[in-house]
Amino acid sequence: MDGDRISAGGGKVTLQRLAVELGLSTATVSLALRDSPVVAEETRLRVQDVARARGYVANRGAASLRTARTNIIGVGLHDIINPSFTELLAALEEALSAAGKTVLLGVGQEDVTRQTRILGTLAEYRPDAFIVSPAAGTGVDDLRALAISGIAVVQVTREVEGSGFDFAGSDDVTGVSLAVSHLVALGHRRIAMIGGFDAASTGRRRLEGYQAGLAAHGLAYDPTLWASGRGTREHGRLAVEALLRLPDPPTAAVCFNDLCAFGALMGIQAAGLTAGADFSIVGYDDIGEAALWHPALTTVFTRIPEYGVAAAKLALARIADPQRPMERTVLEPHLVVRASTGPAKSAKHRAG
Amino acid sequence: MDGDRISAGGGKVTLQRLAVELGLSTATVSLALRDSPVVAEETRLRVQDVARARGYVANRGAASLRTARTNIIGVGLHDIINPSFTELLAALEEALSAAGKTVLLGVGQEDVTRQTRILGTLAEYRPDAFIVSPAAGTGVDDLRALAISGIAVVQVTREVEGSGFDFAGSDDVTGVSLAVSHLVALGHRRIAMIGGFDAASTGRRRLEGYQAGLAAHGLAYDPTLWASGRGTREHGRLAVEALLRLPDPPTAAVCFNDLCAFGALMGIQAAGLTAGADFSIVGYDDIGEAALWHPALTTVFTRIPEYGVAAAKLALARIADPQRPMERTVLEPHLVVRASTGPAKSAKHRAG
DNA sequence: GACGTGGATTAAATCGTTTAGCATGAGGCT
DNA sequence: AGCCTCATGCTAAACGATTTAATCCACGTC
Repeated sequence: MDGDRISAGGGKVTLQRLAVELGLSTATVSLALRDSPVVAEETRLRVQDVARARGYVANRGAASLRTARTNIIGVGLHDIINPSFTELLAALEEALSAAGKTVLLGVGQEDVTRQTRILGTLAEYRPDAFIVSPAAGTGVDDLRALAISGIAVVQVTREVEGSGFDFAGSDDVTGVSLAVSHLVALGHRRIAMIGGFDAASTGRRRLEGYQAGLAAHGLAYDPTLWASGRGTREHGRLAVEALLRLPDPPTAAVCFNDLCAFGALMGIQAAGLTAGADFSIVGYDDIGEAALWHPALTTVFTRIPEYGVAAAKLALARIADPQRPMERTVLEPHLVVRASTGPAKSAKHRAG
Repeated sequence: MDGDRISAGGGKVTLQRLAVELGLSTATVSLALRDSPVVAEETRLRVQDVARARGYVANRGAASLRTARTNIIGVGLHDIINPSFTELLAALEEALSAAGKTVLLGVGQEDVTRQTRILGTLAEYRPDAFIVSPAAGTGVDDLRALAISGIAVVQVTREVEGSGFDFAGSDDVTGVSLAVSHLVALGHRRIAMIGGFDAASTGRRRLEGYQAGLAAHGLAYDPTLWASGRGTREHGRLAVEALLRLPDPPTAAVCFNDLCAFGALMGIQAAGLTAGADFSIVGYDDIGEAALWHPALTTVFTRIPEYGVAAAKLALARIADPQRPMERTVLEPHLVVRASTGPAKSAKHRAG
């Protein structure tokens, strides 16, 4: 009933097939489908109608072979359960998909070997760019290897110093020192830092911010108050418990990230103390969950969604012009005061 | 110093180039790289050495053109900020990448139109399979369109009834009725349901579980106690506040998911009540955050990581054999009792 | 009627791989 | 010597699109 022109027609529907059916060349069909001005209006409409009726779906793999452009962006993160990376991924996906790009996802799990394998696989799909938050310990050469076939590389959140690739992230030194200043203003003098490790740029910078914050108020840096480690709930909890057992325990802590801080809040509660009153905690990132904790977490908003979008923009710009000078987008973080911090109790104030 | 054989050599390194350099045909090189037994051991090693030295990276797009296999799996979710979907995505990614597949990600944002566009774009990359959690309101035809060019389709979490595609998820009817029974056992008689809507299979099933749970204990279903809506923190909070304002308020609620439940916990606290003592809340999914709330959330563990892996397996199986009979993997959920539920206060017990 | 003009279409090359089928040559066997 | 087999490698044809340069054709102009 619905015409013989739109018959079932067996196999896959390709440009070839459409061309034959329309009595045109593949060249014309290809141009018509992409709204080229050189093909006559009438022809264009006819082609597009038939393509739609036939359920034609372009094979972008084939097209990419010719055009050397895939519209794929390889995104390499080391963790996606951590909500801060989830929020980043969501921002990246949205910005890229709005620009007609599609995300090919690889998760490296904070392991350079695995990361190398995963990114190597992604590279086989010839993404137009990589957006990477490199695993701790990633070297300049690991990243260079990605760029070897002319793929743009953008770093996000973390960076490999001296790699020379674009970067979008937050000013971690300033961020953590804001946190420290807040605690000092509340009267705290023994302030710990929980989480962070040397192999990641974020670890180094946040430690630097911690030290800078202390120094700015004339406080000495005491290495026993730095509970180095990964940014997990587990580490946060264990670390705060260890700190509380010290002979001269701190009264407050800044954390490497919010996850750590949540763990610390749990540890404090488990020790029978009340966060905000007995011990102050500042998180880092301000993920969605932070506002919902009990007590709500005082933290530093690093503007993850914004720098996610910035990273996407950097990638698009570099794809458009591979020769452009290296660019760094570093956002200024904001302190968000909630209920997990409060005035220092009248603990004995040590000199220094 | 390191030999003239490994010279810089300009442009992209392709099979062609390797073949020329080696004095072999592309056929031999291709076979050698894939460890085909028809090429001599010695040749194979020589080829692989040179390939490595040259930094050869196969172009999988080109290969796929020939083999009609991309090793890409299109994953379409409607939300990735929601931790339950993040956990799902992580499980999918891990299982697929272990099987040599790569995830091409699309986020539909609970909007059928957008979902159609996104999945259409993914389809252009000719994934070997789609794993989809369809947006509410998705019809059988929307899904069929995906399968049209022979791409395997697997549904996860949610399903479009009657679509005939494989499915992996949790038994929602049983799950919610477990939650209801738990509350009944604690003495609750007026039990609300927060969240869920008719356009998603999960919404229908969980409502059904709620009703079945009530019926199993001879309790009547009261439509004013179903606060239909999306599974968000916002909805959970508003819903519980509305329920508390009812002339004859409930003493407990089961929720569509954990996010809803978190919102409800906030609402209860904001109303000056204590969850677990004054009002009981049961969540759904048991995402990581659930154990950390204050009070820790009683919830139903739907085994998301397990059915994520199951979905990946179904996809791989269907790729291997497109003719195999449709399969549904439906896991039995477990109740996880924590602190957000407790005995009903001696409120007036209504008959019925 | 020759010729230029310009709009519409097409032929053919190309991208980088895979694979069916064929070619070659060295032994082994009768 | 003649024939077969086996191991190895090669030729050439796909796969499905894009793009450049060429062709075709109708029309107006002088």
